[in-house]
Amino acid sequence: MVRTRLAASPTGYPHIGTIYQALFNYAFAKKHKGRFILRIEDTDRNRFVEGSEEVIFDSLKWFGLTADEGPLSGGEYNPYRQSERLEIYHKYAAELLEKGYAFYSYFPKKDAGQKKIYTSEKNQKSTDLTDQDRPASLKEMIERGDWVVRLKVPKNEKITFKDEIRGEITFDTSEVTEQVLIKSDGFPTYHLAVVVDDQLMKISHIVRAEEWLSSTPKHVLLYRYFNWEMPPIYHTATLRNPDKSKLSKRHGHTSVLWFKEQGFLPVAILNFLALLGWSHPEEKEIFSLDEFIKLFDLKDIRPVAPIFDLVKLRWMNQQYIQNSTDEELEKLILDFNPNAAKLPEETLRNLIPLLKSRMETLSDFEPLTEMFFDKFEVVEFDDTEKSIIPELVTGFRTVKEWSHENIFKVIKEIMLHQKVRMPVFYKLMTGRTRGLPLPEALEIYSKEKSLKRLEKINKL
RNA sequence: GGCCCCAUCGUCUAGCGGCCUAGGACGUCGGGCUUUCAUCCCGAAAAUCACGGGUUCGAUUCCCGUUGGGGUCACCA
Repeated sequence: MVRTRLAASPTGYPHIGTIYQALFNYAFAKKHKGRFILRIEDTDRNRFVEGSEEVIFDSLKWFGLTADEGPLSGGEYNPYRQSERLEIYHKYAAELLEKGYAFYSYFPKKDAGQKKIYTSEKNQKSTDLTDQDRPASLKEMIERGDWVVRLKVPKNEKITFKDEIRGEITFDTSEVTEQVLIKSDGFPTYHLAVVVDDQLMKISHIVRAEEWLSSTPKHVLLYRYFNWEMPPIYHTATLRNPDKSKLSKRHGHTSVLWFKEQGFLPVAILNFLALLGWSHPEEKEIFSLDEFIKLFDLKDIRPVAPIFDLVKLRWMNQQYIQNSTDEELEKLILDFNPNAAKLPEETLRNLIPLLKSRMETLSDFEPLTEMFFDKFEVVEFDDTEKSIIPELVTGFRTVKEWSHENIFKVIKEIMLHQKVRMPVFYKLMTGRTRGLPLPEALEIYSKEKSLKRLEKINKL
């Protein structure tokens, strides 16, 4: 049975890269009628952000990538929150300790520095500082507060493992640090927790981001020490900023929240993400999640780190908006923009077809419909523009049936003999020079309001 | 800096030894449609397949090196 997992840490709003991982894991599990597991990796109490767990659940739900097992739905391998599995890690740490695959290490908290800067040729390596006064048990270690459990690393050995996307990769053990496995507060580090949980939760395929590649030897060692078999492992390329650095807040938008607030559709984002490192066999650009699940295979993922191109995402989002039914788009707009509900139902409904091909994101609704909220940009009109107003007023007054065809007739007539173009009318009526098709918009806007508008600007 | 990974148009990519004088998509530019803006349709420019060696009858495709980019080297994940 295929069982994949998403390891998410509750440190804030989910990163779009987390969704990228979720997509591959989800799709592969679904393709093989397997299960997709969500595990909350909350072993760092310093970085924990209140409420972010809920936001992870909500985000996955928003994308339609809900987990079959996880803290929310539970499952056979409860609990799915690492902070609730401490005894389990202690048990396995004790086993390592006992077998001599791990050791207590004195390491005062003040020395647990931040990331070092490696500019010199000196290759820093953490070592056991002292052998004296080792704690007798994990319990005692935690009480003392200045000791940790570290991984024992063999000397002068090559560790080779197979990354299913890149092939065999070899590290020398001199490159592998004696990683802390249990912190002084008794919490495990990622390295211990992930190996233990993947094993216990019977994860069949590990799909994770490339930044884990360098620490995989540690995990290989743990699998060996426990005498477990490591599942096939896939390291997907990391998403990048336009400057090619790892996708980060500093250079781009990473938060799922941002994409939501911008009015991107989850289906469009997923479609876009799917095309990063993978391609449709028929080179199709637009396809559904179901189609992706059917065609996707982990072995087809490419190792190249792609740049996250917002421009293409916008295009894709536009395509999805355009392909929505009127009802769907109406609901999307209503959900996205509470103001939309202030419009008469009929007005909104009539507006939808006009909006469809003009919206890239849902946030485009507002600028496109300003006039319907009686918001006009303050503009000045020149003499030719002003001179048209009276003619337009009389023209509009004569229109019996207020339809866009008739409205256009009036406009066209003036256009012909005054030698003006459409943008002039556009500017007069809306204050802008571009937007929805004018006659259609005015038809929805109503004759009364149109005349009122003209009256008003005539006084300017 | 050590180690590891990666390398086809600006970007996402197809290509898995001959079909490639390299295909598609976004973007860009030009044109058509037209009632502004879009949508839609057509067309163009855009990659000496990073560079240099091999292997081969034949390399974008295989191997090695160089260069460039990225990741990693925390009691963070």
